[in-house]
Formats: sequence, C-alpha cells, structure tokens
Amino acid sequence: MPMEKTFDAASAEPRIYAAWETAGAFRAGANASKPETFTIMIPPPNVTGSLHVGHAFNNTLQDILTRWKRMQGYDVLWQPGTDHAGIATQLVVERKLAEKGNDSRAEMGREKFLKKVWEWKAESGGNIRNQLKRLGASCDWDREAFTMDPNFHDAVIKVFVDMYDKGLIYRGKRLVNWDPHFETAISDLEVENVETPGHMWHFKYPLAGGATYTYVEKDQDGDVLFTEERDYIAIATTRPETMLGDGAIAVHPSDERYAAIVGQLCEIPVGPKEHRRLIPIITDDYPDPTFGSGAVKITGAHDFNDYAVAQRNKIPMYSLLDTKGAMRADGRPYGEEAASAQRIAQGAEDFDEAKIAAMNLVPDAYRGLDRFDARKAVVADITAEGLAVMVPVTDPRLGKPIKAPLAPEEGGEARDDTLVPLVEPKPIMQPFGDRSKVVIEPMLTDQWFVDTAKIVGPALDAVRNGDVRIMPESGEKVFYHWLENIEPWCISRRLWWGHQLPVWYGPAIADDGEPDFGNPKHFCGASFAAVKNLAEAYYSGKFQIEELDFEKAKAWQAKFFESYNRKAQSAGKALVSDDDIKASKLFELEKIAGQNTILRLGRDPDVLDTWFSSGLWPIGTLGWPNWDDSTQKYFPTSVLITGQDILFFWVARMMMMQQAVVGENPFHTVYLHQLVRDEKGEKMSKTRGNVIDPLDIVDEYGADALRFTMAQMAALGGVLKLSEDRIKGYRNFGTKLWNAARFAEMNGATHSDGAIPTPTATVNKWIIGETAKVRAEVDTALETYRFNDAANALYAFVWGKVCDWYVEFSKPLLLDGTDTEKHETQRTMAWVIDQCLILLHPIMPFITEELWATLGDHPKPLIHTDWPTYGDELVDVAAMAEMTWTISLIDGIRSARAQMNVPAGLKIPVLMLDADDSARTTLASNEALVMRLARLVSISPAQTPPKGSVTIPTAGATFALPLADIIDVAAEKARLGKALDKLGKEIGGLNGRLNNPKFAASAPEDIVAEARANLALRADEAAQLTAALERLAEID
RNA sequence: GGGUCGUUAGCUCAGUUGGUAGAGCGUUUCGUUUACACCGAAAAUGUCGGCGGUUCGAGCCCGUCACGACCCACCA
Repeated sequence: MPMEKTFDAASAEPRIYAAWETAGAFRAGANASKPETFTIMIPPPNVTGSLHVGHAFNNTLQDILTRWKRMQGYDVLWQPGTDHAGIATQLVVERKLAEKGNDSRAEMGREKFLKKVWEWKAESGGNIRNQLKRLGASCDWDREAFTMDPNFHDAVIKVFVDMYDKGLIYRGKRLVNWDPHFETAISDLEVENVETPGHMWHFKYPLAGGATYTYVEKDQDGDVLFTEERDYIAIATTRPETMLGDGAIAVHPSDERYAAIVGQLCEIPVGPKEHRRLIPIITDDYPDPTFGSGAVKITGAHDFNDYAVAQRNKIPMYSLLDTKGAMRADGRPYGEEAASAQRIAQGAEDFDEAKIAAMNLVPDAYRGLDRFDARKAVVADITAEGLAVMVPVTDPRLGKPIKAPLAPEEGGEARDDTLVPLVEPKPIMQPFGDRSKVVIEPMLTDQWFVDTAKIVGPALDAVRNGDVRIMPESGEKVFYHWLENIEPWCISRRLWWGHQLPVWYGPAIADDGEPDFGNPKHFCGASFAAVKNLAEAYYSGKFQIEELDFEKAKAWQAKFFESYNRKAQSAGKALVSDDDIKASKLFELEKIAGQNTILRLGRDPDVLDTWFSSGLWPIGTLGWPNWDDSTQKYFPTSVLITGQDILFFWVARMMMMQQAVVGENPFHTVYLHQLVRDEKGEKMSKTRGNVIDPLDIVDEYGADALRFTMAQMAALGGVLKLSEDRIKGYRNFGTKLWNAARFAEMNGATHSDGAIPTPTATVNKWIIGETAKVRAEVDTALETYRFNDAANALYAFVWGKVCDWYVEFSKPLLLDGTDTEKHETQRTMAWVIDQCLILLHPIMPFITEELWATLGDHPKPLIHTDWPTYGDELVDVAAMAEMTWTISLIDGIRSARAQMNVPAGLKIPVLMLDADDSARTTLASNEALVMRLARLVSISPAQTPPKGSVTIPTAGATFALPLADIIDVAAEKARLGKALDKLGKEIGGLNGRLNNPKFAASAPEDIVAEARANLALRADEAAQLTAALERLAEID
C-alpha cells in the first residue's frame, strides 16, 4: 500500500507516544551506553495548572536536549513533576468552594479545607502531565515528583530545621501586604497598583516647648521668597490617620530650611492634648526637599518607605490597625499607652520591640473606627484645632478652590486671600488586592526569614568564576545586581496549603530544664533538644514532628505545668489557666485543652513560601537526604531551562539553597528564555483574549510543527512572537520531509542498514558530504544551545539540499541509470533519509519515528537509535565542487529562461563556449542532470555563439542559449548590463581593498587570498558578460 | 528615578572571535515535468535608528542622542 501524501499527526501521535511509554523509552538510563549522566529538572508547573505556550516552549527545548543526549548514549534523566503552588492553588480551591456554596475556608477549618485541596489536586493534578505528553515530552514519568510528596516534605522540613540550627533562619517583624478583606498577607505579585484620585493634607506639628525658628523659603536661584518665624514644622500626608503611629519627622540633611531644628522634638497634633506624643526631627536621605514641605512623617508600621527609614534610624514602629483594617481597639487605655511610648522614646524605658508592637496608640475616641472613617475624623479634628496649614483660596496647589469666595453682590467679602486648609488633590498609586479589590494595607507582622546575606556568597561566586553559566550573558548582570543587593527572604506565608512551619511556640526552657514563662519563645523542630530533655517522648522522631503523640504529650504537659505553676506561685506570678490557652490561639494542641488539660505549646500556623520548597527541587526530587547511587548520580544536574522571569524567584534560590544544604551547585548551565508573546509582541492574557492554547495548535498542525516552530524561534535573548502562519510553514516542512520519504519508498530507496554508503556517482558522494556537514552543524548548535541554528540548518538541508536537489538529481539515475547506478543511489538515498530522520528526531519526534518504522526494519526505535558521529572525512571535496558548479549552471540557465520568458514547457538547446578541461569533464559526468533540470534538448560545444543568444557565465566556460527567434535583444542587453553593474561594484570594492597597501599589510593572509580569488572569479565572469554584450551590439 | 535589553528587507527575526548582510512569511511573474499545490521555477526589496570615534576595514567595538520594550522602586 503506497504511503499517504501527508502525515496524519492526529492519529499517529498518541499511538507513537503510547508505544514509547510501553517500551519504557523515557526511563532514566534508557539507551545509556556510557556512564556519563545528563539530567534536566523540569521547572515544576503548578499542580492544578494547565499548559500554556510558555510551558510548551520551555518543555520543547528540554525535550530536544533530552532526546539528543539519550540518542548519544548518555545516562539521561529528565525529571518531571509539579509544584503545590501555595497561593495559586489555595485561591482556586477557595473560589471553587464559594461557587458551590460550600462553607468558606474559615468556617471549614484547616484540616477539612486541606482535605478539599488534596481532593482538587487528585482531580486536576494530572492535566498538565497529559498535556506535556501531547507535546511529546520524554520525561521519566515513573519518577514524577510533587513538592508535597512525603519524602519531599521531609526534605523541606529537615532543611528548615538545619538552617535554623545554623542560624540561617530567624523570626522577625516585617511589613507585608495585608489584605483586610481576606485577613491575610498576600504577595507582591497579588497586588495591583491602580492610580486613584486622592488628597494630600498639610498639617503643622508644633515644636516642643513652644520653640521657634526662622523659616526661609528660597527659589531655584537662591533668592529669598519669604521669611517667617515658625513654631511648627509642616508635613504633607495622604494618610492622616497614620499620624498616630508616627515615630519621627525626617528631613533631608541638605535642607537648610530645617537645619536649625533637627534634633528637636515636635508634637503629633492629634488625640487628647494631655497625652500628645513628642517625636524627634531627624535627617535621612529619603525625603525629597522639593516635594511637599520637604518634611516627612515616619510611620514605620504603615508604609514601606517609612519602614526602611525607621529601621535605619531606630525609630519605633507603632501598629495602629487590626487585621480587618480598622483602628485597633485592644490594649490599655490610650493615656497609659502614650505615656509608656513617650518613656521609651525618651530612653526612660527599654526599647523593647515586642512591647512597642503590642502598644495601641489609637486614642480612645478613634478606636474601632474603620481606617477611612478614622481619616476623616483625624482631618476634621486637626483642622478644627487650627493646626492645618492654611493658604489663600487662590493657591494653585488647591486645584479647585474648596470654598469659592463670595462675590460682593452676594454680600460676601470677595477676598483672594481668604484662607483655607491646604488639601492638594493628587492622584496616588494605590495598592489593591487583585482578588478582594480592597485597599491593601502595609502591616507589621511576625514573619520568618532566611538570612540570605549569609548564603548568597557561594551562588555569586559560582557565576563569577564560571562554575555556573547563565545564558544569555545579560542574565548574569541581572543576577549580580540582584544578589549583591539581596534582601532577607521572607519565607512564611499566612496560608494553609503548603509546608507548615515546623515551629512550636511555648515557654522558654531555662538551663535547669525548668520552664520560664517570663520570656516565652519559639522552638524550631530540631532545636528541641532542650524540650526533649523535659519530655523525651514528646516527639517520636526528628522529622516526624507533625505526628504528635497526644497521650504522651498529655503526660508531659501535666508534669510541665505542675512544675511551672509551682514555680510561678513562689515567684508571685500568675498561674497558667485554661483561659490563657484559649486566648493564645495556639490551636495545635487545643484539643488537649478541650480535655480540660493545659499545654501552652502550639504550632505556627503559617506555611513556607512555595519557592522555599521549589528551591530544593533538584535534591528533593532525587530523594535527598535518603538518596542512593541510583538517584544521586544524577546530581548535580546538567542544564536548567527556564523563563527569564523567575531568575530571582527560583534560579538564584535554588543555587543558594543547594549550596547551603549540600554544598554544590545544582547545575552548570542556566538557559533563560523570554516569555512567549503573540504575533504583535504583546503578553498573552485572558483579558486581552490573545491567548494561544498550545493544544489547539497541536490539534490542528501536530506537535512536531509546534515544536519545530519553538526551536526555530529560540534565538538567545530574542522576544518570542508566536504566529500561526509560521507554525503552518513548519507543518509544511514536515509534509515535505514526508514526501521525500514517500519518493524514496516508491523507488526502493529504503531499508538502510545504517552503514555509510560508498558510492561512485558524484551526486551520491556529494549528498553524503552535505549530510556530514549538517550533522556537525546540528551538534555544534545544540552544544551551544542555539536551537534556532539547529532547526534552520536542518530545514535548509532537508528542503534546500535533499528535496530541491538530491531527489531531482537521483531521478535520472533511478529511472534511467545502470543497475549499479540505481542500486548505489537507492542505498545512498535510504541512508540519507534515515540520517534526516535521526537528526530531526529531537525536534520532530513523531513524524520521524513514524517514517523510521515505515522505511525499514530497524533494530531499535528511532528514539533509541545511535546519534551519528561522522564528520569531515565523508566530505569529498571534488564532488562538492562539481555539484556546486552544476547547480550554479542549472540556476543560471533557469534564471535566463525565466527572464527571457522562455515557456517552461519548451525544451531548448544550449551551446558551450570556451570550456576548459575541468568544466568539460564536470559537464560530461552531470550532463543528464543538467538537461533534465534545466529542461534542455541538447548541450553541444561551439566556437562562436549564434547571433542573438542569451549568455550564462560560469567558472571555466560560457554557456549560450541560441534563442534568436525568441529573445528580446534589448531585454538581454539590459539583463547583462545589470549583472555587469553589480559585478563592477564588487570588483571595485575588492580592488579598492587590495590596492590599499595597509590592507595587505594588516589583514590576515587568508582574507587577502580570499579577496584575490574572488576578484579573479568576478573578473572572469565580467569578461564573459562583456563579450556577450559586444556580440549583441553586432546585431544592431 | 535605578537597571537590563532592543532598533537589520513589507512583516517576524538570524547574523558566535570586526572581513563588506541572510532566513521564513508575504509580494510579483510563470508553471500541473510520474515525492509533494501543505508544491515547483524565477524575481524584487536594506544609507543594518541618528551622529561622532577607533580601525586598512564597523551591523558587530567605544562615545553620544532618539525611540521602544521589560524588570525594580515609586514620590510622603
């Protein structure tokens, strides 16, 4: 049965993939013939996600390398798996619960909610795997990993504990983006900044003790605008309600206006007068003297910039809001709190961060107010007290005047200098929760951190000294820039889905092993040595700390608190009661409390940042810390292929973490690619509606077409614009290959035994040499991650060499040749087509595997066929030169025919003039090819061409088409003239260079020789054309 | 504002140590010659963003300007 005219990807691809899987073709070590390993870790997609073009691109590149190395006989592992993706997955499940009208997460409780998430994971977790299979990804699915697999979890916990023990992880306060609607911290990525109309108020902070200074305002030229005595410093703010938490006023050190009062105290003009706090005026580089009044209130707990200033200058940070975004209502009465704060600020009381954080400096009148209501109240109160900055109603900063002056006829005083409070209308970039749509609040909370400064060194060194190479190189600069300025890494997330922190809170344990509630502290899992002395049995094992034995715990806590309460009583301290337990919100052991027992010990409810666990992806998937030779041999991995966007999130952290844990770099090369865009270069997004679903492409054009397109676009550093026309073009390329194979099959050119043929015919020698050249090109390209070079080289070879020329050249030999010619051509063609399949397989695995099976009884499937190593030894220089000449002759005749409008169907004679020996013998051995492809009836030698012929110059001979009846002499003259012009320019340039003595003196010899040779060729050609022109002139 | 990258044919992009510019698509003309119309043959198109410098020679190196993209920080 003859082959179909096209490859039916839709039906063949699933069949072929299934056959590979059944044969275990993707397993680690499959087809390995040498001990060297080659490992790629898949960047784990979100477990509940689905495949988008970025994945398709990323995984195509990985699969190309994987298949290539596997064919080369390396011990290959492509490790697949998925990431639990804390935030994304939790949000998806919450949304689904809401849609179905289920209880909310809070109503459901942690345990039940997590069960739901696991159910969702079971339901949708396989999607992306199946989608990757449609692409042809040859991952070792038997080893598929998940970042919350039990063994992976153990590894994550162990790393946390070890790093805590080494002092690399600590707990501290930090400002986070807080969503008052969901009452949770959210990541920067979940914050949308939207420009919103807002206001900026200007208020006076009176100087302490009625102090005054001379305020001088100058213009840009330094000329004095005005001078006045002031007993206050003016500040501008968009958030008046946070004034209650101010810790200082900052001015720029160079700001002369305030130089006199730096170091003095001023009063926050809000709240009951008898308890107003005094705060210092300090200098910092942050304030911009040209903006607002030049003085900035520093509210460390409620603004990210202020936070940095407060940290630098040791300014206390007072939290004013509760988790819902309302003014705090807890704590002692305002008067006591304010007094205590004042004592701390003046050094009369210890600077105790915990105490400061607990302090509630919201005046009683504002407590419980929503933040926006509180803002109105604060503004009204300050204004009423006369502490707003007043300006004439015509002040340009006011935008529209707030109060229009009454006109005289209206009975008012039409005075332009009517004073009103200065409230500038001002657009502000306001952060909103992308899901809740409420204004995000910076909140000071307890978080866990990795002290990145301590572990960043080896990662930086690895790139600096070349142990890890980042491609493209620009990635290295970005890498340095970030790592050299690295911030502590906040690794705790107020989520439930993820690796819960292995941290319990409880009383401190004194040296004598007795509890000390005076200074409660947290315990990290493995640091429980002290705790363990008190209750050996409390934890069943170092890494199974989640599995609390409640019976033993109960026994322990009874003893523990008996001891504590005894001590507390004698010290006159309060005893621990059941109420204490409930108030502490330490839920882990509340069930025990419910049994009327007490244990003041609870687990931190937060989970680890997803990147903390995915940062351990390389060792975690390979079974660390319990890995053995069968897995450890794949570490360090070979190359990481990932998107540029997660260089910091993931790549850098993997490097730091692997170094911190096992002291090695996780890979030696990082290949960063761009995001895939649509054909206009815009980011694909659902709202834009320009999303291309890779599976739709696979359905329509086949996976191979998509893969080839991806490879072809994968130039280092470029932007990737995906267009359907392009994909279609490469689908056509597959069809072209298919039909070349079909031709071979129809002509008995199949069943190559793999041995390199040793033919006698020039065309056959030539194509073998071309094959050897492209093999080398492909290898070089893949070795240097130039996927586009590999794809383009193969495209040019298969279409431009094999199909356009070799198949055509083979026809006379196959159809009219001698038996010997026919057989050697069949053998050669069978071999060449096989080589095409082998070399194309990494990029187009399906169609090549299908053809491989169609064209012979190969001992192994293509996926496991040996990658060739032949090279220049197969290049026959003489055959190359001969075919190059022949092709240029055919091109010349075809071109002349077309330009002279010779009908394509008309076969014409050709005359050969002035031929040298080389041209004559070359023509003789390829005459049949030329006649067929140039559509000639004859090629005969001649002394002089007949009048009115078309001239074709070649090296070593001039050819002429005697077409006196057909050709247009003027057109031929024009054609020759144009060619001569072009040659003239080239010759001029070459002469210019060669005649320049400095060129000969400084250019390398081969360049000079090449220029000389070129000049000779061009001159010869020009001479032929000139002669032809002269002959044409005779006609007139 | 800080950083990174880009500007090459109508479009999308290659162009690896400086040696005198290419591909695909599109366009135009011709064509069904027994692998393929998802095809074949032929053709046209570039002061390589501007200016200056280094060099015998610059798309490539240096400086500068313009425009654009992206990342980070965003103005109390």
